[in-house]
Amino acid sequence: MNKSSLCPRFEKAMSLLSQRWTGLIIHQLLEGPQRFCTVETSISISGRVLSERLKDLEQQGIVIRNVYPETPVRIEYSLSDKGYALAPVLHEIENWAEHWVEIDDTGK
Amino acid sequence: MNKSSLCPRFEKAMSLLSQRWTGLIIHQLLEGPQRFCTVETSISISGRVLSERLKDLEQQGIVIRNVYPETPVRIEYSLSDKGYALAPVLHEIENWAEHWVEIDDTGK
DNA sequence: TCATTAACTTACTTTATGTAAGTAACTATA
DNA sequence: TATAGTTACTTACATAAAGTAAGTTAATGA
Repeated sequence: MNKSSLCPRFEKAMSLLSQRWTGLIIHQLLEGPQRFCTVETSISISGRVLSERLKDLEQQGIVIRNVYPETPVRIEYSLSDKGYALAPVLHEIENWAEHWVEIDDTGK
Repeated sequence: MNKSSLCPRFEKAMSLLSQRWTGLIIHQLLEGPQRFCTVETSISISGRVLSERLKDLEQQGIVIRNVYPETPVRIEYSLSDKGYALAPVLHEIENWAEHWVEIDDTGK
């Protein structure tokens, strides 16, 4: 009654990457470690969801959370090796977008 | 107040690909033209959403809808060039999944 | 006329996301 | 000592997206 041939690893990867914001968060962190508010404003995600996503991604070993007990406390999020390994995926998307995506002025 | 550097084409591509099911639908159609019910059962998506997605993808020139007036009518969905151009993206995801995704027995 | 089949729609429920205000922990300033 | 500022979150509530299941349409064969 369920799907036939789908590789469960691939399926899991897809369900991760097809969550809203996940790809953009990783793309953002590819530029280097960043704090919560930086990511929040650079991709205009809501704090509620960003918090949720970072927790997920940390739990899956894709994102690493570093705490610097300065004043006020500084927390930086960065990518693990597993996270950096997603760079080719993002680059292929960029590549496709360059070649095939048109921008319509009618807003989004 | 909005994001800074995000390329609008990339952003559009991401908002497409980070919709639930979109990636799996395209992955499925990479195997060749298929009818509605085939896609529906092979990725276990609800008909309501599949119908919605196929309409979207058709409108964006990624999917092509072909009608064969047989009995009962046969409708096949296939990928356009723009759609096939997404193959490298899906392959990179498969590649990443093979190397980095572990399957936990605790269900999904 | 009734049943069958595929491709959708529609109505309704559940889940995910957005918005905005609130909290915790710390420090600099009055 | 009290007040306000800073960052990283939470919480409560509203809206949007997705799931479920039943219904519709169109063509044909029994």
